[in-house]
Amino acid sequence: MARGAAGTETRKTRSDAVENRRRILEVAREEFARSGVEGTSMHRIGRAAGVGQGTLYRHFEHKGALCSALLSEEIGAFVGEMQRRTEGRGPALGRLKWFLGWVARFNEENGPLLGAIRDASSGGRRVELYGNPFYERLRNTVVELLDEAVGEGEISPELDVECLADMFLAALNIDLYLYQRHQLGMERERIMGALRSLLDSLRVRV
Amino acid sequence: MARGAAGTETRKTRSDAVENRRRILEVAREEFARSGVEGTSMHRIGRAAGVGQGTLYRHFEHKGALCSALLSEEIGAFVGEMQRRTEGRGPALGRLKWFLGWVARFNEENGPLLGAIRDASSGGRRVELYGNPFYERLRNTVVELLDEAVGEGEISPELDVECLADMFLAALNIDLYLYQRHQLGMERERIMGALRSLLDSLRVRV
DNA sequence: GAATAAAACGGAGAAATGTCCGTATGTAGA
DNA sequence: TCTACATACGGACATTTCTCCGTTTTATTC
Repeated sequence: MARGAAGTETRKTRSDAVENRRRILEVAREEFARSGVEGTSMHRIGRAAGVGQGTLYRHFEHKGALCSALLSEEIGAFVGEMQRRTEGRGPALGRLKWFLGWVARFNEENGPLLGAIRDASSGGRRVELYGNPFYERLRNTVVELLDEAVGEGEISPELDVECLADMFLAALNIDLYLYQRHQLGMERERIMGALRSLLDSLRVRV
Repeated sequence: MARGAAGTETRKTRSDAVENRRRILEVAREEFARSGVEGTSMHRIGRAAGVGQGTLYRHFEHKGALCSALLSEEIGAFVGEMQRRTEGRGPALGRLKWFLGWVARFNEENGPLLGAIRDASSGGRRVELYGNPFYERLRNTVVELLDEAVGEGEISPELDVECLADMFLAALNIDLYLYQRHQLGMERERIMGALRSLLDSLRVRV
Protein backbone atom coordinates (compact mmCIF):
# COMPACT_ATOMS: atom_id res chain seq x y z
CA MET A 1 0.00 0.00 0.00
CA ALA A 2 2.92 2.28 -0.67
CA ARG A 3 2.69 3.11 -4.31
CA GLY A 4 -0.11 4.45 -6.48
CA ALA A 5 -2.05 7.22 -4.85
CA ALA A 6 -5.37 6.11 -6.24
CA GLY A 7 -4.75 2.47 -5.46
CA THR A 8 -6.05 1.61 -8.91
CA GLU A 9 -2.60 0.65 -10.12
CA THR A 10 -3.25 -1.64 -13.05
CA ARG A 11 -1.03 -3.72 -15.22
CA LYS A 12 -1.45 -4.09 -18.94
CA THR A 13 -3.21 -7.36 -19.77
CA ARG A 14 -0.79 -9.97 -20.92
CA SER A 15 -0.66 -10.21 -24.67
CA ASP A 16 -0.98 -13.98 -24.74
CA ALA A 17 -4.15 -13.71 -22.67
CA VAL A 18 -5.65 -11.25 -25.13
CA GLU A 19 -4.77 -13.46 -28.03
CA ASN A 20 -6.12 -16.57 -26.32
CA ARG A 21 -9.40 -14.93 -25.55
CA ARG A 22 -9.77 -13.85 -29.14
CA ARG A 23 -8.98 -17.32 -30.43
CA ILE A 24 -11.38 -19.00 -28.01
CA LEU A 25 -14.24 -16.84 -29.25
CA GLU A 26 -13.28 -17.45 -32.86
CA VAL A 27 -13.08 -21.20 -32.44
CA ALA A 28 -16.27 -21.35 -30.39
CA ARG A 29 -18.18 -19.52 -33.07
CA GLU A 30 -17.01 -22.00 -35.69
CA GLU A 31 -17.66 -25.09 -33.59
CA PHE A 32 -21.09 -23.92 -32.51
CA ALA A 33 -21.97 -23.26 -36.13
CA ARG A 34 -20.74 -26.69 -37.15
CA SER A 35 -22.07 -28.89 -34.36
CA GLY A 36 -24.48 -26.74 -32.40
CA VAL A 37 -24.00 -25.45 -28.90
CA GLU A 38 -25.10 -28.68 -27.28
CA GLY A 39 -22.89 -30.75 -29.51
CA THR A 40 -19.73 -28.85 -28.75
CA SER A 41 -17.93 -29.60 -25.52
CA MET A 42 -15.83 -27.11 -23.65
CA HIS A 43 -13.03 -29.61 -23.86
CA ARG A 44 -13.14 -29.54 -27.61
CA ILE A 45 -13.22 -25.78 -27.75
CA GLY A 46 -10.16 -25.69 -25.55
CA ARG A 47 -8.28 -28.15 -27.69
CA ALA A 48 -9.27 -26.48 -30.93
CA ALA A 49 -8.14 -23.14 -29.55
CA GLY A 50 -4.95 -24.66 -28.27
CA VAL A 51 -5.53 -23.83 -24.64
CA GLY A 52 -6.09 -25.92 -21.53
CA GLN A 53 -9.27 -26.12 -19.49
CA GLY A 54 -7.89 -23.81 -16.85
CA THR A 55 -7.25 -21.11 -19.41
CA LEU A 56 -10.62 -21.59 -21.01
CA TYR A 57 -12.45 -21.25 -17.72
CA ARG A 58 -10.26 -18.38 -16.65
CA HIS A 59 -11.59 -16.42 -19.61
CA PHE A 60 -15.17 -17.61 -19.44
CA GLU A 61 -16.55 -18.62 -16.09
CA HIS A 62 -18.84 -21.23 -17.65
CA LYS A 63 -20.23 -22.29 -20.98
CA GLY A 64 -23.15 -19.92 -20.65
CA ALA A 65 -20.77 -17.00 -20.26
CA LEU A 66 -18.99 -17.99 -23.44
CA CYS A 67 -22.32 -18.14 -25.23
CA SER A 68 -23.29 -14.77 -23.87
CA ALA A 69 -20.06 -13.21 -25.02
CA LEU A 70 -20.62 -14.65 -28.46
CA LEU A 71 -24.21 -13.50 -28.60
CA SER A 72 -23.25 -10.02 -27.47
CA GLU A 73 -21.06 -9.65 -30.52
CA GLU A 74 -23.85 -10.76 -32.84
CA ILE A 75 -26.41 -8.58 -31.16
CA GLY A 76 -24.47 -5.34 -31.19
CA ALA A 77 -25.24 -4.44 -34.78
CA PHE A 78 -28.85 -5.53 -34.51
CA VAL A 79 -29.61 -3.31 -31.56
CA GLY A 80 -27.88 -0.29 -33.05
CA GLU A 81 -29.76 -0.52 -36.34
CA MET A 82 -33.01 -1.10 -34.54
CA GLN A 83 -32.71 1.84 -32.22
CA ARG A 84 -31.71 4.15 -35.03
CA ARG A 85 -34.76 3.20 -37.05
CA THR A 86 -37.19 3.69 -34.20
CA GLU A 87 -36.07 7.28 -33.83
CA GLY A 88 -37.98 8.27 -36.94
CA ARG A 89 -41.20 10.16 -36.58
CA GLY A 90 -44.84 9.27 -36.94
CA PRO A 91 -47.20 7.93 -34.27
CA ALA A 92 -45.23 6.33 -31.45
CA LEU A 93 -47.59 3.39 -31.18
CA GLY A 94 -47.02 2.60 -34.84
CA ARG A 95 -43.27 2.66 -34.31
CA LEU A 96 -43.67 0.42 -31.29
CA LYS A 97 -45.53 -2.12 -33.39
CA TRP A 98 -42.77 -2.00 -35.94
CA PHE A 99 -40.18 -2.41 -33.23
CA LEU A 100 -41.87 -5.44 -31.72
CA GLY A 101 -42.20 -6.94 -35.17
CA TRP A 102 -38.46 -6.56 -35.47
CA VAL A 103 -37.95 -8.39 -32.20
CA ALA A 104 -40.20 -11.18 -33.44
CA ARG A 105 -38.14 -11.43 -36.59
CA PHE A 106 -35.02 -11.59 -34.47
CA ASN A 107 -36.60 -14.46 -32.54
CA GLU A 108 -37.41 -16.16 -35.80
CA GLU A 109 -33.85 -15.99 -37.04
CA ASN A 110 -31.98 -16.63 -33.83
CA GLY A 111 -34.55 -18.80 -32.11
CA PRO A 112 -32.69 -22.06 -32.38
CA LEU A 113 -29.46 -20.46 -31.26
CA LEU A 114 -31.10 -18.61 -28.42
CA GLY A 115 -32.88 -21.75 -27.32
CA ALA A 116 -29.69 -23.74 -27.46
CA ILE A 117 -27.83 -21.11 -25.54
CA ARG A 118 -30.49 -20.99 -22.92
CA ASP A 119 -30.21 -24.74 -22.53
CA ALA A 120 -26.47 -24.75 -22.58
CA SER A 121 -25.74 -23.71 -19.08
CA SER A 122 -25.74 -26.02 -16.13
CA GLY A 123 -25.03 -25.93 -12.48
CA GLY A 124 -27.40 -23.07 -11.87
CA ARG A 125 -25.50 -20.77 -14.16
CA ARG A 126 -28.03 -20.36 -16.88
CA VAL A 127 -27.87 -17.47 -19.22
CA GLU A 128 -29.93 -14.69 -17.75
CA LEU A 129 -32.86 -13.64 -19.87
CA TYR A 130 -33.36 -10.46 -17.95
CA GLY A 131 -31.04 -7.93 -16.46
CA ASN A 132 -28.48 -8.15 -19.22
CA PRO A 133 -27.50 -5.21 -21.42
CA PHE A 134 -29.44 -6.55 -24.37
CA TYR A 135 -32.69 -6.80 -22.48
CA GLU A 136 -32.10 -3.40 -20.92
CA ARG A 137 -31.83 -1.81 -24.34
CA LEU A 138 -34.95 -3.49 -25.63
CA ARG A 139 -36.78 -2.47 -22.52
CA ASN A 140 -35.59 1.12 -22.70
CA THR A 141 -36.70 1.42 -26.27
CA VAL A 142 -40.18 0.16 -25.47
CA VAL A 143 -40.45 2.44 -22.46
CA GLU A 144 -39.41 5.46 -24.52
CA LEU A 145 -41.91 4.68 -27.24
CA LEU A 146 -44.70 4.23 -24.72
CA ASP A 147 -43.71 7.50 -23.08
CA GLU A 148 -43.87 9.22 -26.42
CA ALA A 149 -47.27 7.69 -27.03
CA VAL A 150 -48.42 9.09 -23.72
CA GLY A 151 -46.96 12.48 -24.63
CA GLU A 152 -48.75 12.49 -27.95
CA GLY A 153 -52.00 11.57 -26.25
CA GLU A 154 -52.27 8.21 -28.00
CA ILE A 155 -52.55 6.28 -24.77
CA SER A 156 -53.60 7.15 -21.23
CA PRO A 157 -51.01 8.80 -18.98
CA GLU A 158 -52.25 6.63 -16.15
CA LEU A 159 -50.66 3.53 -17.58
CA ASP A 160 -47.61 2.02 -15.90
CA VAL A 161 -45.34 2.11 -18.92
CA GLU A 162 -42.36 0.53 -17.18
CA CYS A 163 -44.34 -2.50 -16.23
CA LEU A 164 -46.20 -2.73 -19.51
CA ALA A 165 -42.92 -2.64 -21.40
CA ASP A 166 -41.85 -5.82 -19.64
CA MET A 167 -45.16 -7.42 -20.48
CA PHE A 168 -45.04 -6.64 -24.18
CA LEU A 169 -41.55 -8.03 -24.37
CA ALA A 170 -42.64 -11.06 -22.35
CA ALA A 171 -45.20 -11.72 -25.06
CA LEU A 172 -42.22 -12.32 -27.35
CA ASN A 173 -40.17 -14.20 -24.76
CA ILE A 174 -38.07 -16.72 -26.61
CA ASP A 175 -39.40 -19.70 -24.65
CA LEU A 176 -42.98 -18.74 -25.33
CA TYR A 177 -42.20 -17.88 -28.92
CA LEU A 178 -40.67 -21.26 -29.64
CA TYR A 179 -43.59 -22.98 -27.93
CA GLN A 180 -46.18 -21.09 -29.94
CA ARG A 181 -44.35 -21.54 -33.19
CA HIS A 182 -43.48 -25.20 -32.93
CA GLN A 183 -45.74 -26.80 -30.36
CA LEU A 184 -48.84 -24.81 -31.19
CA GLY A 185 -48.01 -24.23 -34.82
CA MET A 186 -48.81 -20.53 -34.78
CA GLU A 187 -47.39 -18.36 -37.51
CA ARG A 188 -45.33 -15.29 -36.79
CA GLU A 189 -48.00 -13.11 -38.33
CA ARG A 190 -50.62 -14.52 -36.02
CA ILE A 191 -48.54 -13.80 -32.95
CA MET A 192 -47.79 -10.30 -34.11
CA GLY A 193 -51.44 -9.77 -34.95
CA ALA A 194 -52.49 -10.59 -31.41
CA LEU A 195 -49.81 -8.35 -29.98
CA ARG A 196 -50.81 -5.51 -32.25
CA SER A 197 -54.43 -5.84 -31.23
CA LEU A 198 -53.33 -5.58 -27.63
CA LEU A 199 -51.43 -2.39 -28.38
CA ASP A 200 -54.36 -0.96 -30.30
CA SER A 201 -56.71 -1.61 -27.43
CA LEU A 202 -54.59 0.71 -25.31
CA ARG A 203 -55.56 3.63 -27.50
CA VAL A 204 -57.69 6.29 -25.85
CA ARG A 205 -60.96 6.45 -27.75
CA VAL A 206 -62.35 9.85 -28.56
CA MET B 1 -51.54 -59.97 -33.58
CA ALA B 2 -53.82 -62.82 -32.72
CA ARG B 3 -55.20 -61.94 -29.36
CA GLY B 4 -56.95 -58.84 -28.10
CA ALA B 5 -59.31 -57.44 -30.65
CA ALA B 6 -58.55 -53.84 -29.83
CA GLY B 7 -54.80 -54.42 -29.80
CA THR B 8 -54.63 -52.36 -26.63
CA GLU B 9 -53.75 -55.38 -24.55
CA THR B 10 -52.05 -54.01 -21.46
CA ARG B 11 -50.35 -55.59 -18.53
CA LYS B 12 -50.75 -54.50 -14.94
CA THR B 13 -47.77 -52.43 -13.85
CA ARG B 14 -45.38 -54.41 -11.73
CA SER B 15 -45.87 -53.76 -8.05
CA ASP B 16 -42.18 -53.24 -7.35
CA ALA B 17 -42.09 -50.56 -10.02
CA VAL B 18 -45.02 -48.78 -8.44
CA GLU B 19 -43.42 -48.94 -5.01
CA ASN B 20 -40.06 -47.77 -6.32
CA ARG B 21 -41.55 -44.81 -8.06
CA ARG B 22 -43.36 -43.82 -4.92
CA ARG B 23 -40.22 -44.11 -2.82
CA ILE B 24 -38.11 -42.15 -5.28
CA LEU B 25 -40.54 -39.26 -5.12
CA GLU B 26 -40.70 -39.42 -1.35
CA VAL B 27 -36.94 -39.44 -0.95
CA ALA B 28 -36.44 -36.74 -3.55
CA ARG B 29 -38.86 -34.46 -1.76
CA GLU B 30 -36.95 -34.90 1.48
CA GLU B 31 -33.51 -34.45 -0.01
CA PHE B 32 -34.52 -31.41 -2.01
CA ALA B 33 -35.97 -29.89 1.12
CA ARG B 34 -32.80 -30.63 3.05
CA SER B 35 -30.09 -29.73 0.58
CA GLY B 36 -31.84 -27.91 -2.21
CA VAL B 37 -32.36 -29.14 -5.73
CA GLU B 38 -28.88 -28.17 -6.84
CA GLY B 39 -27.25 -29.76 -3.87
CA THR B 40 -28.84 -33.14 -4.35
CA SER B 41 -27.36 -35.49 -6.91
CA MET B 42 -29.36 -38.11 -8.74
CA HIS B 43 -26.89 -40.62 -7.43
CA ARG B 44 -27.76 -39.77 -3.89
CA ILE B 45 -31.47 -39.94 -4.53
CA GLY B 46 -31.03 -43.37 -6.02
CA ARG B 47 -29.02 -44.63 -3.08
CA ALA B 48 -31.37 -43.13 -0.53
CA ALA B 49 -34.31 -44.72 -2.28
CA GLY B 50 -32.50 -48.01 -2.55
CA VAL B 51 -32.57 -48.23 -6.33
CA GLY B 52 -29.88 -48.17 -8.99
CA GLN B 53 -29.31 -45.45 -11.51
CA GLY B 54 -30.97 -47.45 -14.23
CA THR B 55 -34.15 -47.74 -12.23
CA LEU B 56 -34.09 -44.11 -11.29
CA TYR B 57 -33.75 -43.01 -14.88
CA ARG B 58 -36.31 -45.53 -16.06
CA HIS B 59 -38.88 -43.77 -13.90
CA PHE B 60 -37.73 -40.21 -14.56
CA GLU B 61 -36.08 -39.48 -17.82
CA HIS B 62 -33.91 -36.78 -16.31
CA LYS B 63 -33.58 -34.68 -13.19
CA GLY B 64 -35.89 -32.06 -14.58
CA ALA B 65 -38.61 -34.67 -15.07
CA LEU B 66 -38.29 -35.70 -11.45
CA CYS B 67 -38.64 -32.08 -10.42
CA SER B 68 -41.67 -31.70 -12.64
CA ALA B 69 -43.33 -34.74 -11.17
CA LEU B 70 -42.70 -33.41 -7.70
CA LEU B 71 -44.03 -30.02 -8.60
CA SER B 72 -47.11 -31.55 -10.21
CA GLU B 73 -48.05 -33.14 -6.93
CA GLU B 74 -47.72 -29.84 -5.12
CA ILE B 75 -49.64 -28.08 -7.80
CA GLY B 76 -52.55 -30.46 -8.06
CA ALA B 77 -54.56 -29.03 -5.19
CA PHE B 78 -53.78 -25.51 -6.21
CA VAL B 79 -55.10 -25.95 -9.72
CA GLY B 80 -58.24 -27.76 -8.60
CA GLU B 81 -59.20 -25.10 -6.07
CA MET B 82 -58.42 -22.42 -8.56
CA GLN B 83 -60.49 -23.84 -11.35
CA ARG B 84 -63.44 -24.48 -9.07
CA ARG B 85 -63.45 -20.90 -7.90
CA THR B 86 -63.29 -19.46 -11.38
CA GLU B 87 -66.46 -21.31 -12.28
CA GLY B 88 -68.55 -18.89 -10.26
CA ARG B 89 -70.56 -16.31 -12.07
CA GLY B 90 -70.18 -12.62 -12.58
CA PRO B 91 -68.38 -10.82 -15.38
CA ALA B 92 -65.80 -13.10 -16.97
CA LEU B 93 -63.18 -10.39 -17.18
CA GLY B 94 -63.44 -9.83 -13.45
CA ARG B 95 -62.96 -13.52 -12.81
CA LEU B 96 -59.97 -13.50 -15.14
CA LYS B 97 -58.38 -10.72 -13.12
CA TRP B 98 -58.96 -12.70 -9.99
CA PHE B 99 -57.49 -15.78 -11.58
CA LEU B 100 -54.35 -14.01 -12.71
CA GLY B 101 -53.98 -12.52 -9.26
CA TRP B 102 -54.02 -16.05 -7.96
CA VAL B 103 -51.27 -17.04 -10.35
CA ALA B 104 -49.22 -14.08 -9.18
CA ARG B 105 -49.69 -15.17 -5.60
CA PHE B 106 -48.57 -18.63 -6.58
CA ASN B 107 -45.43 -17.11 -8.10
CA GLU B 108 -44.86 -15.22 -4.92
CA GLU B 109 -45.01 -18.31 -2.77
CA ASN B 110 -43.25 -20.78 -5.00
CA GLY B 111 -40.91 -18.42 -6.81
CA PRO B 112 -37.67 -19.52 -5.20
CA LEU B 113 -38.51 -23.18 -5.65
CA LEU B 114 -39.60 -22.69 -9.23
CA GLY B 115 -36.45 -20.77 -9.96
CA ALA B 116 -34.28 -23.45 -8.42
CA ILE B 117 -36.05 -26.16 -10.31
CA ARG B 118 -35.72 -24.28 -13.53
CA ASP B 119 -31.99 -24.06 -12.97
CA ALA B 120 -31.65 -27.62 -11.92
CA SER B 121 -31.65 -29.39 -15.21
CA SER B 122 -28.69 -29.70 -17.46
CA GLY B 123 -27.76 -31.22 -20.74
CA GLY B 124 -30.53 -29.43 -22.57
CA ARG B 125 -33.24 -31.09 -20.57
CA ARG B 126 -34.39 -28.20 -18.52
CA VAL B 127 -37.83 -28.17 -16.99
CA GLU B 128 -40.20 -27.08 -19.66
CA LEU B 129 -42.13 -23.96 -18.83
CA TYR B 130 -44.62 -24.61 -21.57
CA GLY B 131 -46.33 -27.67 -22.91
CA ASN B 132 -46.66 -29.36 -19.52
CA PRO B 133 -50.01 -30.27 -17.96
CA PHE B 134 -49.81 -27.44 -15.47
CA TYR B 135 -49.34 -24.81 -18.12
CA GLU B 136 -52.05 -26.39 -20.24
CA ARG B 137 -54.55 -26.07 -17.44
CA LEU B 138 -53.65 -22.47 -16.73
CA ARG B 139 -53.89 -21.74 -20.40
CA ASN B 140 -57.23 -23.49 -20.81
CA THR B 141 -58.71 -21.58 -17.92
CA VAL B 142 -57.63 -18.26 -19.39
CA VAL B 143 -58.92 -19.22 -22.81
CA GLU B 144 -62.29 -20.23 -21.38
CA LEU B 145 -62.63 -17.03 -19.42
CA LEU B 146 -61.74 -14.96 -22.46
CA ASP B 147 -64.24 -16.92 -24.51
CA GLU B 148 -66.92 -16.22 -21.93
CA ALA B 149 -65.99 -12.56 -21.98
CA VAL B 150 -66.47 -12.61 -25.74
CA GLY B 151 -69.81 -14.37 -25.33
CA GLU B 152 -71.01 -11.82 -22.83
CA GLY B 153 -69.94 -9.01 -25.12
CA GLU B 154 -67.31 -7.70 -22.74
CA ILE B 155 -64.57 -7.88 -25.31
CA SER B 156 -64.45 -7.96 -29.08
CA PRO B 157 -65.06 -11.31 -30.81
CA GLU B 158 -62.29 -10.44 -33.23
CA LEU B 159 -59.59 -10.98 -30.65
CA ASP B 160 -57.33 -14.02 -30.88
CA VAL B 161 -58.07 -15.41 -27.45
CA GLU B 162 -55.74 -18.38 -27.76
CA CYS B 163 -52.79 -16.18 -28.44
CA LEU B 164 -53.76 -13.54 -25.93
CA ALA B 165 -54.05 -16.18 -23.23
CA ASP B 166 -50.39 -17.04 -23.72
CA MET B 167 -49.48 -13.39 -23.53
CA PHE B 168 -51.32 -12.71 -20.30
CA LEU B 169 -49.68 -15.70 -18.73
CA ALA B 170 -46.31 -14.63 -20.13
CA ALA B 171 -46.77 -11.39 -18.23
CA LEU B 172 -46.55 -13.52 -15.09
CA ASN B 173 -43.77 -15.76 -16.38
CA ILE B 174 -41.70 -16.81 -13.40
CA ASP B 175 -38.43 -15.50 -14.84
CA LEU B 176 -39.91 -12.12 -15.53
CA TYR B 177 -41.72 -12.09 -12.22
CA LEU B 178 -38.58 -12.74 -10.22
CA TYR B 179 -36.74 -10.08 -12.22
CA GLN B 180 -39.41 -7.47 -11.64
CA ARG B 181 -39.76 -8.27 -7.99
CA HIS B 182 -36.12 -8.48 -7.01
CA GLN B 183 -34.07 -6.70 -9.65
CA LEU B 184 -36.53 -3.93 -10.33
CA GLY B 185 -38.08 -3.89 -6.89
CA MET B 186 -41.66 -3.84 -8.12
CA GLU B 187 -44.40 -4.89 -5.74
CA ARG B 188 -46.88 -7.59 -6.58
CA GLU B 189 -49.69 -5.09 -6.51
CA ARG B 190 -47.95 -2.93 -9.05
CA ILE B 191 -47.48 -5.82 -11.43
CA MET B 192 -51.08 -6.89 -11.04
CA GLY B 193 -52.22 -3.31 -11.50
CA ALA B 194 -50.50 -3.07 -14.85
CA LEU B 195 -51.91 -6.40 -15.93
CA ARG B 196 -55.41 -5.41 -14.88
CA SER B 197 -55.17 -2.17 -16.80
CA LEU B 198 -54.21 -4.20 -19.85
CA LEU B 199 -57.27 -6.39 -19.42
CA ASP B 200 -59.51 -3.40 -18.90
CA SER B 201 -58.29 -1.79 -22.06
CA LEU B 202 -59.64 -4.77 -23.98
CA ARG B 203 -63.19 -3.85 -23.01
CA VAL B 204 -65.42 -2.76 -25.82
CA ARG B 205 -66.48 0.80 -25.09
CA VAL B 206 -70.12 1.70 -25.56
C1' DG C 1 -47.88 -74.47 -9.50
C1' DA C 2 -44.53 -74.27 -13.42
C1' DA C 3 -43.24 -72.09 -17.70
C1' DT C 4 -42.57 -67.93 -20.24
C1' DA C 5 -42.02 -63.54 -21.84
C1' DA C 6 -42.40 -58.80 -20.86
C1' DA C 7 -40.95 -55.46 -17.73
C1' DA C 8 -37.93 -53.68 -14.40
C1' DC C 9 -33.52 -53.74 -11.89
C1' DG C 10 -28.62 -52.45 -10.95
C1' DG C 11 -24.33 -50.62 -11.40
C1' DA C 12 -20.27 -49.88 -14.28
C1' DG C 13 -18.86 -46.43 -17.16
C1' DA C 14 -19.06 -42.83 -21.00
C1' DA C 15 -19.09 -37.97 -21.46
C1' DA C 16 -19.48 -33.37 -19.88
C1' DT C 17 -18.71 -29.46 -16.70
C1' DG C 18 -15.97 -27.02 -13.82
C1' DT C 19 -11.82 -26.88 -10.07
C1' DC C 20 -7.16 -26.97 -8.32
C1' DC C 21 -2.62 -26.03 -8.15
C1' DG C 22 2.14 -26.57 -9.68
C1' DT C 23 4.52 -24.51 -13.66
C1' DA C 24 5.57 -21.21 -17.17
C1' DT C 25 5.65 -16.61 -19.17
C1' DG C 26 5.13 -11.83 -20.07
C1' DT C 27 5.57 -7.02 -17.94
C1' DA C 28 7.69 -3.50 -15.25
C1' DG C 29 11.41 -1.48 -12.89
C1' DA C 30 16.45 -1.07 -12.23
C1' DT D 1 19.50 -6.73 -20.22
C1' DC D 2 18.41 -8.76 -15.86
C1' DT D 3 15.37 -9.67 -12.05
C1' DA D 4 11.12 -10.29 -9.68
C1' DC D 5 6.54 -11.28 -9.38
C1' DA D 6 1.92 -10.81 -10.84
C1' DT D 7 -0.58 -13.07 -14.09
C1' DA D 8 -1.86 -16.67 -16.99
C1' DC D 9 -1.28 -21.47 -18.54
C1' DG D 10 -2.33 -26.50 -18.65
C1' DG D 11 -4.17 -30.71 -17.79
C1' DA D 12 -5.27 -34.15 -14.27
C1' DC D 13 -9.25 -34.91 -11.51
C1' DA D 14 -13.52 -34.57 -8.79
C1' DT D 15 -18.30 -34.44 -9.60
C1' DT D 16 -22.33 -34.90 -12.07
C1' DT D 17 -25.72 -36.49 -15.47
C1' DC D 18 -27.35 -40.05 -18.12
C1' DT D 19 -26.68 -44.72 -20.98
C1' DC D 20 -26.03 -49.49 -21.79
C1' DC D 21 -26.89 -54.06 -21.21
C1' DG D 22 -26.64 -58.45 -18.71
C1' DT D 23 -29.46 -60.17 -14.85
C1' DT D 24 -33.53 -60.58 -12.05
C1' DT D 25 -38.31 -60.32 -10.94
C1' DT D 26 -43.17 -60.20 -11.75
C1' DA D 27 -47.69 -61.06 -14.09
C1' DT D 28 -49.86 -64.16 -16.93
C1' DT D 29 -51.07 -68.46 -19.14
C1' DC D 30 -51.84 -73.30 -19.06
